[in-house]
Amino acid sequence: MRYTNLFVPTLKESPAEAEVISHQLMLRAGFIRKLTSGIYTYLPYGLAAIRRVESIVREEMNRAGAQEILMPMVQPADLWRESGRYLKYGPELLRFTDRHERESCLGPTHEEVITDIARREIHSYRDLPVNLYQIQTKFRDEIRPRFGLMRGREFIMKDAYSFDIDDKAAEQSYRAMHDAYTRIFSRCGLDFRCVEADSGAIGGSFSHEFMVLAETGEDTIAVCTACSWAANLEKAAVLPPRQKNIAAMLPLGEVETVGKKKVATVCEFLGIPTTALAKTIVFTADGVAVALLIRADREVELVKIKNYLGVQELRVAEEKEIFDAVGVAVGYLGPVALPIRLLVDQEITGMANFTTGANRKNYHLVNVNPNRDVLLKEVGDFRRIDGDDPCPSCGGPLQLIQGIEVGHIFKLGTAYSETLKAYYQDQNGNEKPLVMGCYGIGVSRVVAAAIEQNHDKNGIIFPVPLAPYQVVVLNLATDDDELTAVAETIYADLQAAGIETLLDDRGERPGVKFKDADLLGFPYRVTVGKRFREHGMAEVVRRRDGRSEACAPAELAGFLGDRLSGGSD
RNA sequence: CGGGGCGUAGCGCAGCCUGGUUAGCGCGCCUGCCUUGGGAGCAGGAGGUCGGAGGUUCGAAUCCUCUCGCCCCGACCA
Repeated sequence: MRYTNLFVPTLKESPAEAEVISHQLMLRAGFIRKLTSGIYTYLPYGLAAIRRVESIVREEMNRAGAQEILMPMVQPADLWRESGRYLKYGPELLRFTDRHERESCLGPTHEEVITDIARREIHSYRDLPVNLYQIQTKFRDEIRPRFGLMRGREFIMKDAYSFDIDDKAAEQSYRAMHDAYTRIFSRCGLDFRCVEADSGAIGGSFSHEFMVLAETGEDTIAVCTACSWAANLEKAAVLPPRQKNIAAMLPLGEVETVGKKKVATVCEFLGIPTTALAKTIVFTADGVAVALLIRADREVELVKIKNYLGVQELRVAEEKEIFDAVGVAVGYLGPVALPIRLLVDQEITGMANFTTGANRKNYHLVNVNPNRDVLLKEVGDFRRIDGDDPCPSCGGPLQLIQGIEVGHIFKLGTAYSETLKAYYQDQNGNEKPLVMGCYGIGVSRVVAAAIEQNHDKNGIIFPVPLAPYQVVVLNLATDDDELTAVAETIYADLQAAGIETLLDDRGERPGVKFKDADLLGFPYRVTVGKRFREHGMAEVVRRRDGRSEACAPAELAGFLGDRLSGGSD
């Protein structure tokens, strides 16, 4: 491709709306332009990068035995009603009616449609296993789109769905996808981790997320530095307390704590560490008030509580709701004689003589002891794991790092096949539900994540497999016939050698070309300018580290071919 | 939806508080000259319903009301 024919509107300055580096660079490098909030046009260069990711995804999905299909984006509401998700999915699902007043929605995901296909077309164990995937634009009416392609409302996703005869076979399919994903992200040149994850709204029995490590990641993951364990923070299991506080139980007492409502002020007032205080937090779980007792310095993990309770909606209750349910003002809540359901974080079982609210305004209880003063009926793991906690798998030290979720695989089981009645007949003629799995990759997000992970102050540093062009040839003397001929020959040679090359044949000054080359992130840059006339060698510079080498034009194709296939980039 | 902020040329911004001729600056764009190894220089030029509607006023980018859009912080997710 010639630069003069390429539509890449680059920007010197980054638009004010861009917060994170990948968004800034994608705007500056002419990848995308925004149409409206969370919705972007992919310009040629950005699309080319997306296509690179897509082709890696396709190759690996096909290699893993999956077959590509393409499902409709517009879907009938009735199908979503049938699965129960028309109501459950919430406002993220964009609903509308067509000219015949038929209710419809834009597909945020395709479990319903694929299960509909499956129930119509798969009838026998002989048809199984099947794994179907598509690469398609999804629409989710996100509450808050942000960071450009990182969290758009429209985004390109690869989603795959597997169908098996039983759990065991489904786990094999799951494993195959896990391996395919590992290959995909490795081939993209990304630094990533596969972590245990919450299966969330899609439902299902277990799942893993693939996280690209980057400081701007919206998720935090816990990684063991000693073994291979890693998990999303919201999922990471906390080990039960190692040792019990075996101090003799002191008599329960009530102390006046007028106006002391916050953990910090109560502890300061009573002269105790926050680890000796237990806070009582009230939640509204599908409209019902539920309390949690947890050590005061700990963070509550809402997802764990939500999963334990099996509710749809869980949020911290508002002050009025709390007062209505408990009859006590926030700040003096406690577990003793609490009139609502009480969950207890497991850590409490190891504590003795701790302080809590007294369920009476301006009073706290001291020397509260489990079982003597509070019956611990529902004990569980409800707190968020901490960087100081031991690895739940091996006990080793943990590290908390930020990640961008680029892939998520779920073992769905029979949740959808049963509600949508997708059955097959086994060898004995028995009707059984298909056992499903689903597997997503945020294709457009992968490009954003790759840039987050691969850039410097001058611009993008594309990993070779994702680069739209592996090499840019800069002709610095477009008005010089001799040098232009050299650049043209190099360009032709590289193309003939199968290397995707961009020839910068613009009449711009050298500085402009260098800056654009850096910004656009070509892995290798070949420069033909007046220095060429001095020694007859073209300059080859590697973007990642700026390493410069000289090479005779005739040898360039082989020279670059070696480096590009060497995998050192 | 709650909280915070911003809408002035393609992009980045100033002007607004304290209303007053023709609304400015940098970058980009067009023409010419010049220059050609890190976003050059000179000269000339195009480009604006100051987000929109209403109001106050002799007079509104500026003050008031409403409205739309966008960005950032919280609950969702690839």
